[in-house]
Amino acid sequence: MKESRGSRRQRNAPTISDVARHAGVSPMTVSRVINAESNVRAETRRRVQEAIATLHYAPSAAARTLAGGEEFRLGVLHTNSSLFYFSEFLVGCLDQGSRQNCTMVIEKCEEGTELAAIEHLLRGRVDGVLLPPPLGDSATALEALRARDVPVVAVSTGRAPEWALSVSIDDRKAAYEMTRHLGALGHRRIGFITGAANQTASAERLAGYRDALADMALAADEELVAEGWFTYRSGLDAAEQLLELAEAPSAVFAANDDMAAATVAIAHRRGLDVPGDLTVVGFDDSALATTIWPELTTIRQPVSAMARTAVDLLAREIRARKTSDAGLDHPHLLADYQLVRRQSDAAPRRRPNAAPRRVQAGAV
Amino acid sequence: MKESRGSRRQRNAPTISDVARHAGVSPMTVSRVINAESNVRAETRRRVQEAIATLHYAPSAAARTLAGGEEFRLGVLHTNSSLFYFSEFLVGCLDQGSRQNCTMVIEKCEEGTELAAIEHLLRGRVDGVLLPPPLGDSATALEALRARDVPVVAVSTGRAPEWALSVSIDDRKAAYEMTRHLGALGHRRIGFITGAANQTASAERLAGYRDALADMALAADEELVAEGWFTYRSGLDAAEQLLELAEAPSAVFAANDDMAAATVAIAHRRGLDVPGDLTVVGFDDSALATTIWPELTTIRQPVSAMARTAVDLLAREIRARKTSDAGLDHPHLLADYQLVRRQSDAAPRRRPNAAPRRVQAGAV
DNA sequence: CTGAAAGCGCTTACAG
DNA sequence: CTGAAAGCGCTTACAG
Repeated sequence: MKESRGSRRQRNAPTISDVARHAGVSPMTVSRVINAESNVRAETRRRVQEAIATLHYAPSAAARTLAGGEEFRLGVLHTNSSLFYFSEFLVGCLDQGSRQNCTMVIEKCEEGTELAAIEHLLRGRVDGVLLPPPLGDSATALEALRARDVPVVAVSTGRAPEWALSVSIDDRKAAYEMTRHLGALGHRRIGFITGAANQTASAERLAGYRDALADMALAADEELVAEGWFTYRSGLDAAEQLLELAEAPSAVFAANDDMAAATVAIAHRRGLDVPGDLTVVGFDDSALATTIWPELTTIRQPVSAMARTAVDLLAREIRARKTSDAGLDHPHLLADYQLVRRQSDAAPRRRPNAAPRRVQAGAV
Repeated sequence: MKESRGSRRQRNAPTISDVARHAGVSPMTVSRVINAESNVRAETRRRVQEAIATLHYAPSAAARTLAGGEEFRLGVLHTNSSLFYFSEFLVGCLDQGSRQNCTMVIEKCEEGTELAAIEHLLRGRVDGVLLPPPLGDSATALEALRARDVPVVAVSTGRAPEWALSVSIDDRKAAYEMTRHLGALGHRRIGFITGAANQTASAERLAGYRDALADMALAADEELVAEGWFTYRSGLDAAEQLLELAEAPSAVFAANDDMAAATVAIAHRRGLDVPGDLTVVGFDDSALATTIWPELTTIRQPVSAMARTAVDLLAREIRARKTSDAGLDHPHLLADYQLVRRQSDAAPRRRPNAAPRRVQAGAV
């Protein structure tokens, strides 16, 4: 029943050698793949990653520390970000952190207490700091961190400071695509609900919407743009405002899913069918997008993958600084987004003129 | 600036060999002293301890785990649980896991693929398995795990199998309290939307609702109970059904927040104000509860704390089995829940008779 | 781009 | 009661 006699093997976990054997390479190569070192052939890397996946391999933190001795502490500063976003973000951080032997130190701050929170984090000796929204746009936080010369990654900001690291999607391009999608469906009056003014991603998304309108030669009335600040509450008011317009839009593009969900609620309150009478699309693909009905067509932002990348980037930067190498090659990373089509969009009921495009079977 | 040539030594900390040399014994003897083993002569022990003190020696945790080897792998099997629940659950698992040197292996299954998923997990050599809802109630999964003699913790089930470990809240008592709360507000006709029939927590919550109705001597018409299965979609239908009743309820208690949110949506669609015209309360306190408007009064289930406890429990069990100690003392833990009052409940518009109770300032 | 060797600091399993 | 040997799972430093 027990182990064979001599074996010291206590745990059942697969080791780096198991993976190596499985992939037909040396342990050293596996080590390189785990640590995301660049000098491994793509094909080899793929084989190793496959072996890792099928074996459910996870490196032993103990062995890594003992052997390499590299062990970072990364701070995550956050403040009332959407719970949807933040939990996905955290899962990514924790996951990558355990892979790279980074301990994550979570610190929450309120509006105005950023400085104290940063102070606390630094006293706890973190080697770098992650800034999920909206902190990546906070001048206060950014300044303070820069003054202390601490490596920083801003995640999901529209425009990251030059000196910091960042991981984002191309918000402008994504919003552009979504708006074009709406146009292709046959919509001529497309409303937009903006995000919070203090986040650079908001401006990017708005710009993308405007670019598309211009390219499609559609009306860009100012009244078609309603101000929101990313919360469900603000979406309620903004949607109300848009639907009360003399010439109401046939489609509303909200800068995030919370506000899109609010728009659906307002439409329902007014007896409008979505998407029959009104098309509503969001942005982020948060859990909310697939919880409500109809499920939201939206832009998928791969939050946890971005978080993983952010941790990786930060660890590299810290390492680079230690060896006083030059800085990183690509400090500003762009992650892939995706337009995911679900049940909340359709061609407008009465298409003005325009040739009929792909008309979708009405949902609900 | 760099290390001296040959040395791999990164830290400056004294090692067990330094102590041994200093005390004039072998490292093995030092190890014995550190671990308080009995078979060391008093005089030898004294010398070692002195060396430890003067060198400020502290054993390396990493080396000990590596050599001694307590490091578990815990599997998390999940299947379309609410994203809200699952991400909070995962955060708790990961956090506690890193504290206790447990690696979490996540495996997703679909309806019908439980067995294959378990097979895969075991091939991945996990030492124990966590079962978040609805898997803690899956006979298939439970049987398979039991047959393989793998330690299991079921989380958030209404009734865990005797042989397994479990962490839950008292669903029945919580539902009872919520229903009493509604009664205290002055509601006389209280509707209930059930959870999925295949989850034991659903029956518990329903039972709690009925207990309270009985204790308050309120009508327990069968028509007041509508069937849901925890999804927003099902909540939409159930709420519709309840509000179409000839004698509609003045309050609806949904067995989770998703369905409560759906009920709010239906109420709005019918021009009803919440909580002015209809009180709606939920269960779980998921992120959704504070996203929509009005924010939901609900039962807070401390999911991530429960996950932490579950990991801890499982680790103890695995350890106990290894040393073939007796099983754990308290294999079935009850976590504390909390009724959190927000904006979705109020006294009914026209209280039938009943003395007026604490009337709340109407929200929105 | 890939691998063989040595070693991180400790403990288990044996042998005296 | 004490010690010499081997090995935990990984990484660094070299070598090709």
